[in-house]
Amino acid sequence: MSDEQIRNMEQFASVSGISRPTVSKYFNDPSSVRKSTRDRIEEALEEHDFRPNVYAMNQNRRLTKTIGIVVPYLADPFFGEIARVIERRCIEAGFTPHLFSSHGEVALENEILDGLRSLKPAGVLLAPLGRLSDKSAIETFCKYVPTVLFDSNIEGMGEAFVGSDNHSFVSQTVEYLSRTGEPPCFFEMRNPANPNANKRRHAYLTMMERLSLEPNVIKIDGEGWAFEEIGRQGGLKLLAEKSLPTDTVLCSNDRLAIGLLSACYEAGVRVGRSAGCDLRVASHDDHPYARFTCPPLTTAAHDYNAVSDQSFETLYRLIESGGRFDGRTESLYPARLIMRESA
Amino acid sequence: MSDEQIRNMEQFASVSGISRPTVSKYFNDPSSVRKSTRDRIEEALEEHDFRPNVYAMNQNRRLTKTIGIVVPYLADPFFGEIARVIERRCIEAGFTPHLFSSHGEVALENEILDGLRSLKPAGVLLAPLGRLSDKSAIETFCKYVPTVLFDSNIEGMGEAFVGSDNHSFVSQTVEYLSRTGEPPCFFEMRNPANPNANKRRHAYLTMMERLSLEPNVIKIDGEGWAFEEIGRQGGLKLLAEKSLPTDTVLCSNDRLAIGLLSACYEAGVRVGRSAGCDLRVASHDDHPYARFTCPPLTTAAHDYNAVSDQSFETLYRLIESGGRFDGRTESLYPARLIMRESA
DNA sequence: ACAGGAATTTTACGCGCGTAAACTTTTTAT
DNA sequence: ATAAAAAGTTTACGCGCGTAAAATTCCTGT
Repeated sequence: MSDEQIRNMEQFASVSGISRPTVSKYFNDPSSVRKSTRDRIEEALEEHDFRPNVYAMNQNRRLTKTIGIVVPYLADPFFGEIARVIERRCIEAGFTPHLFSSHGEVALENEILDGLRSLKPAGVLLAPLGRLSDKSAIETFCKYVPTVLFDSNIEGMGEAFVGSDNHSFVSQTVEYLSRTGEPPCFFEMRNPANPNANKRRHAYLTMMERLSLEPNVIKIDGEGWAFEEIGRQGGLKLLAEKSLPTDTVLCSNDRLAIGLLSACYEAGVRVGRSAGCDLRVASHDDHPYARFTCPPLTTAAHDYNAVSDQSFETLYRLIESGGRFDGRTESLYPARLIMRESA
Repeated sequence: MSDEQIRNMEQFASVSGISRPTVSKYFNDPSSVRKSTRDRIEEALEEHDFRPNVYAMNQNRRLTKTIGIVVPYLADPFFGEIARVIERRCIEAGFTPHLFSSHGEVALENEILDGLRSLKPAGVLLAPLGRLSDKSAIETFCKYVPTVLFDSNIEGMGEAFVGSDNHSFVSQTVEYLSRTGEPPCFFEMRNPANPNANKRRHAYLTMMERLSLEPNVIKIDGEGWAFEEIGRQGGLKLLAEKSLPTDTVLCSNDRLAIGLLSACYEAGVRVGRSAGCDLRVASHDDHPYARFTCPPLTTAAHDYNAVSDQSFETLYRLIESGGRFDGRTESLYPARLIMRESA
C-alpha cells in the first residue's frame, strides 16, 4: 500500500490511469465497465485503498444504494435474527443496510421514518409496531419511499407484505393438541399490539369450530412489550384462581408462553405431555429460547429464512420496478410444527 | 402546511425571511442563533416542513453529528437493551446513532469498521467481539475515529473503556454461595470469546483462595455465540457422567446458565436453594430472561443504565476534547446481587 | 442617545461526486 | 477489412450545503 493518501476520486482516477467518470461508473456498478478497466481499477485499489465519499456519492444521485430496515423491538431475539439475515442479503446485493428499532414506541417509530426519508433510501423493509403504529404517518412515508412491510401487516400499507401464515401456525397446533389430548384454550393478551395476534385468535376460533369443539379464549391484562412478564403474571393469577378451563393451553406467542411456563414452575404445576403432568402448554413462533424453557416448548416455527429472503427479494423487485407495484401482494409462509416436551 | 415544496435551504431561507447561512447555523445548533430568529425559523418550519439534505450537510463538514454503535451480537437481548439506552442518549444530545451488529463474525466486524470510517462519525461506541476480534484492524480504526470501547475490553484499544467490574460480580456470587451452602465450582466455556470470561475466572480463583476454599473450574466444549446450547450440551454431559464436584455451580454468564438449567430439567435434577433440591445454580449478567428460567436465576446484575450512560458520556467528552484523551481511562461498574430461587 | 459587541446578512468559494453530451478509441460483427 | 456498436475520455455543469470574510444591522448597557 502506497504512503501517499488519495483524497478524492480525481486523484484516484489519475493514479489508476482511468478517467474519473469511468471510475465513478465502476463504483456504481463494477460490472458496467470492461473487464480490462475493472482489473486496472482494482489493481490501483489494492495499492491505495481509496473509498469514495459516501456523502458526496449520495447527495446528487437519483437513487441511493441504501436500504432501511425497521423492526419494532430489537431486544426481542426474533427480530435480532430476522435483521441479521436481511442485513446479509442487502450487503450481498450491493446495498447498505441501516437498521433501526422502534423499541416499542410510536414516537420513536415516527422519528425513525422521518429520519429515513431524509436518508433517501432505495427502499425500506418495515416491520411496524402494529396496532399502536401511527397509520397516517406510515401511509405518508410509503408515499415517498418504496416500502415492503414484513412480519406484521397493516392493511393497504406499503407495496407488499411478507409474513407468516397465521392460520397455518394455529391450525397445526390446534389440530395436534386436540388430537393428542384435551382441546386447547387460547391464551393471549387482552389488547395485543401485534396484528398477528388477532389473526391467530381468529384462526383458533375457526379451527375449533371446524373440529366441533368448544373454543375458550383467555385474555390477560397488560400493556407494552414485556410479554414474558405479562404472561407470567397472567399465569400466576389463573393458576391461583384455578380458573383454567382445560389442561391444555395454547399461547398466542412464545414470549407469553415463556412467562406462563415460569408461572407454572413457581406454582408447582407440572407441564408436559408425559404421564403425571398437570398441564400442556404450546405456542407459536419458535422463539430462539423456546428450546431452553422447562420443559422445552412445543411450538409452530416461522420459516425465518424464507420470510427474510422473500422480504428482501420483494423489495429488490420493487426497487427495480421503480418503486411501485401494480397491485399490493401478500406472501405468507406456512409454519412447521416443532414438538418438544411441553405438549 | 403549505403545498409548494421547498427543495433546498436556499428556498427555505427565503420563505422564512432569514439568510441561508443563518439557517445553516440554526440547523447545526439551534441555540447558536438569537431567540427571535429561532422562532421565525421554527415558525416557517411548521409551515413547510423542510429538512436539510443529510448528504450535502455532512459532505463538507469538519465533523458529522453521527455516532456509530457496534455490538457483537444483536440477537442477544443484553445488547439489544444496551443499544436501546445508548441510542436514546445520542438522540437527546443531538446526534444521529447508527447501530451495527457484528453477528459474531470477525469479517463482519471488520466490514462494519471499514464502512464506519467512510461515514466519518464524530465518535464510535464499540463493543468488540473480544478474543476473535482483529486487533490490528481495531487499532487502525481507533487511529482514525474517536472510539470508546464498552462491555468487553481490549487492552490499550480506544481512548477509554466502560464496562462492568467482573471482580465485583464474581466476589458477590462466590461469597453468597459459599456462605449459604457448599462452595461453588465454576462453569465456563473452554475458549471463551469474551474477555470478561477470563476476568471472571480469575476473580473466582482469587475469591476461593481468599476464602481458603478449593477452587474447581469446569470447562465445557463449544465454539461460537450459541451459549445456551453450549451450556445445555455441557450440562447434559456432566450430569450423565455425574462428574459435578459440588452441588453448587456458578456459571460464567447467564446464557450458559439458561442452557444448564434446561439440561438439569431434562435430566430430572431439581435446582434450587430450598430443601429437597439437588443443585444450586447461579450466574452473572441478569439477562432479561433470567427471571423467567425455571427456577428463576440467582445472578449478579449489570448496572445497564450506568454503563450505557457512562459510555455515552465518555464518548461525548472525547468528542468535545477533539478526539483524544491524555490517558486511557477505564470505568468499571459494580454488580448487584439478585437472589432468586435457583441458588 | 451612543458606543461596543454580538448577531446577522452578503458575498463568494469549494467539497466530492453524479451526470450529460460530444468526441475518440476499442471491440465486435459482417 | 470495414462498418457498426460498445466502451472510454473530455469537458462541463450542478447538487445542497459548510464556511470564511467583510459589511451591516441589531441588541445591550450606560
